[in-house]
Amino acid sequence: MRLSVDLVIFTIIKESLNILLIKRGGEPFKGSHALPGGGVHEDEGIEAAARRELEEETGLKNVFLEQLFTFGEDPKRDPRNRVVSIAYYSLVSHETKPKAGDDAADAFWLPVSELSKIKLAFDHDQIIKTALERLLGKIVYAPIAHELLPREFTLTALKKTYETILGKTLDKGNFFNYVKKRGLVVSVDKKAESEGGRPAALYRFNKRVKDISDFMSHFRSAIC
Amino acid sequence: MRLSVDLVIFTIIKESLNILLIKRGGEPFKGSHALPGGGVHEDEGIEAAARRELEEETGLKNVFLEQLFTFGEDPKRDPRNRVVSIAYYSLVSHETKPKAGDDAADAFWLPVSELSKIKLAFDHDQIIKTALERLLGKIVYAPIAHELLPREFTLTALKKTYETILGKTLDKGNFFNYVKKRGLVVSVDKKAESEGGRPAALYRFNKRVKDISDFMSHFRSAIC
DNA sequence: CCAAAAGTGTTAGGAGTACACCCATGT
DNA sequence: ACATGGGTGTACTCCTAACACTTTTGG
Repeated sequence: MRLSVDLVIFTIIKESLNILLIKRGGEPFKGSHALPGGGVHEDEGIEAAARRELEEETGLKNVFLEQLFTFGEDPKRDPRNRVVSIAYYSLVSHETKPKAGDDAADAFWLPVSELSKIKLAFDHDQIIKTALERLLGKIVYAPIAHELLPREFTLTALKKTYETILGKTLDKGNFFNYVKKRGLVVSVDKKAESEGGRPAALYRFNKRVKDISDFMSHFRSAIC
Repeated sequence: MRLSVDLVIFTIIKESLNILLIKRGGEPFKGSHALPGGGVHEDEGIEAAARRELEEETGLKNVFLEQLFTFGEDPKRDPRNRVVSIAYYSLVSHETKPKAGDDAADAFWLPVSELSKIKLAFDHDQIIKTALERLLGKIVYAPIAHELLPREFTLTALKKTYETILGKTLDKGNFFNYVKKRGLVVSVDKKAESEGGRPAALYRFNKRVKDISDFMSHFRSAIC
């Protein structure tokens, strides 16, 4: 019985949602596309293993990483022997270039819209599907979209991030009002460079919100 | 490295939320209270292992069971050797008596309000805390409360279930309207026995809702 | 008839939605 | 001056929340 971690690393590139994939350098599935990941070392925590793999692949520390699901239903999902895989998903800002890890021949970003064109190793298509569902479900009530952006961003960039993930357009006025009234962002009194119009104000995420889960009260009003 | 499953089994007894605990029959933590669970067999899926343990403990099949979280951060959480535990939670109707499993000396229901009075083996207090958070978070947008009730129930019983889990009282009229308008229940044209007043109509859960996740659209309106 | 619990109706306030309008900058 | 994207304000609708009121049973 082996225990491994697999990573679904999301980022936004040119207004589209991307996932980090590798080309497998070893058997099985050599040459196939797959999620980055690897075995959990003895005397290593499972999240620690995920963070280690994440850093190997992207060089990033201290980014958003959350346990997704543990896959181990079919004892034969890995042809070699029984492998139970703990999947994590991560949200990163698109600044760092991916590096190929130990057993990966290559690492690259792929838009989720193009996932259907390729075949993935193991049950990694299922893992990605689960990650997308989680991301889509979580973004509507938890303030995590900013994790995909640089530390300072424009409200339009934040709006486009939501639109990309939700797959629908949002109203500008309502979105701006929402995000300000909830205090999710704080202005940094700087302007972005103009892109053909009035330059946008830059904002930073309001860290207070992360700790206090005051969105929960709003969230609960759904039924109660 | 060993892989095990732990179960947090909830039920409602006399308007209070209960968890199934066992008294450990073997070392380590012999005699301590703990969650039911056990090792995953070779050539067995992890959810299959959880369902096997659940049936050993309660005799129940085909009940609500959902993967909760995988705990394996601290390599020394089990003093014997490295154990990674996949926690599941289950919602059952209080009809079956718990049976003691293989390595359990005793099995019994304990109200969550009394959990603070006892000390649990391993990191099972952490697992229960996670399960309570999930249950509380999920009940407000997913139709799962009925899993804790018999197949036919009164609207007041359903309301009390929500109140028990949420820890606050709900408005009768608004709750009844909500649950009917959403089509979460269907009347079965029977009456419950009177308890000092007008007898209540019996309802059954509307299975259609379970499959179609139309509550999702309502859910998303939170931000979009 | 009265108490107790079931069940319905009414109304005020607030959140979500659509959309019109003004602002600042580059060309 | 005008095109382009940034940003604000307003009116309408629908849901939620609070609560009063009616109905059906047992004693």
